Amino acid sequence: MAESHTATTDDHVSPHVTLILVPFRLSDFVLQAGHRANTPFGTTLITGNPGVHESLDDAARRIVGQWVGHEPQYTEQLYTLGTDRIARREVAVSYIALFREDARSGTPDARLHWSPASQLEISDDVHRMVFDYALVRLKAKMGYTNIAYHLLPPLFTLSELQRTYEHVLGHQVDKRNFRRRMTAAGTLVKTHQMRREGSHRPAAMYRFATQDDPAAYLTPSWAAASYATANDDDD
Amino acid sequence: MAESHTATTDDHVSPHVTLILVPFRLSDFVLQAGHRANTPFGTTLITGNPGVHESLDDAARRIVGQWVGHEPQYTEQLYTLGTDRIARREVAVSYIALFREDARSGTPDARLHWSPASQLEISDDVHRMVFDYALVRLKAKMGYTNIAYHLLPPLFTLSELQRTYEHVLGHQVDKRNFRRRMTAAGTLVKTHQMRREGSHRPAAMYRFATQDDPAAYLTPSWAAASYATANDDDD
DNA sequence: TCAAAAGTGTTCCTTCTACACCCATGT
DNA sequence: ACATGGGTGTAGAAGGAACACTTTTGA
Repeated sequence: MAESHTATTDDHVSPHVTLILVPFRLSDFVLQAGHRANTPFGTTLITGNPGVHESLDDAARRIVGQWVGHEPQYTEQLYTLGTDRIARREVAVSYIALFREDARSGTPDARLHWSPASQLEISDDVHRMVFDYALVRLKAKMGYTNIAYHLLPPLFTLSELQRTYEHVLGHQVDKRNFRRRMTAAGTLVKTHQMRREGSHRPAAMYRFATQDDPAAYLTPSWAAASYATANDDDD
Repeated sequence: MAESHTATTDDHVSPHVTLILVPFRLSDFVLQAGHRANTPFGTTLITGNPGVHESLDDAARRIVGQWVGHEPQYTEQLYTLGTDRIARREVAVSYIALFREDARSGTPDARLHWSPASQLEISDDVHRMVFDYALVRLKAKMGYTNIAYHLLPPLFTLSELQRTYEHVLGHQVDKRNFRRRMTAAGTLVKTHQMRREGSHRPAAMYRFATQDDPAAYLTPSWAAASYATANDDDD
């Protein structure tokens, strides 16, 4: 881990390809983003470089995993930029990485900080752009995919799921409509476990039926037809 | 142009960042893809390298523009890959590029060929992957954006628009529903010109009201709310 | 007058939205 | 008994899908 940390910082080296990573997790169903604080450049995102024979996706998982202490539940490439600052045929490939709060920790990097996503202020222009875009994409995907799966623990209540959506989307949703939509989608399975906590009726625990839900992807019905493995991202 | 052609080929140099470009156009309302034929590697896509202080998007437009003979109507970054073949911290950034058939030509590169998109067979694995993904993305975007704008001439009939959709989507759509949907979206403007050709009733010519239609983007209504500049790509 | 494409409405069904009360529990 | 969050149904609106005939022109 120590050896790769030296490869992970971008303070001194000037690599050809940099990865910029935006880790998200829920803490008490509030969305948090992982970042570095108090670097010479202020608050920055996590960066790193792929190894010589490592795919970009693998590198993204490895690097963010080292910082957080365990592998992410889910990663997705966002965008590749070649900015003014990153001239000379150097590019930055950005990734979103989702974590389950509950996951057993390895040894997280002490320099990693978590802040509520809505409050994170990033000084560097490129990093801020990447972060803003990551948040927009996460929100948008909440609407038409099961991406929330990757943020939640294996068992959860519908109220917890709803709170997650509300926090990420930034507004409230109707309880009955939300429950109907979620259960009707067929991707939730009601278990026989109950969560009893507090002086009120216990809640049924649910789990997700699948890891990701191809049917929940976009494509209006009139456009759909010959479909096979249409999606990676989609967006 | 000659000077940049040498920078455009990737046969001899081994750059740090390669762009892979997938040009599309309509020919008689059939979708065609641009490519190189009979290279040492068989049929391949167009590739090139960004200049030292050039953004990736600019480079994509410049390179594909040199091959086709004029600038594309529209480009969009697809995905960045670091494959086995592209090891050693080299990456390939792929772009889709849309052209209007009618556009006045500069001097297209003689090596560029156009083939019906449904029939193009690419030997190289990476190029084939990029092409397949480009086609999937183009189809998906037809469903929920105005991306067809960038393939059509400034004035067109509703039947032509429908033929375009049918060819790209690969299946037929209902004429009345299609027309209602398109006109109801408010993005089409009926002009006073008519196209009279053939022994039948003349067709009204339409144009697009805007270049791209943010309202036509995805995001289910229950998820929407605090929206600003939510889209670049999406999916 | 015929062939060929342009153009046009309605019904049904599904899906979304708005909205308010009872239930099971712990203290 | 009361406070707390869990859980449920319905009516109205909007949007999508299926479906067939009339219109205008050139030959």
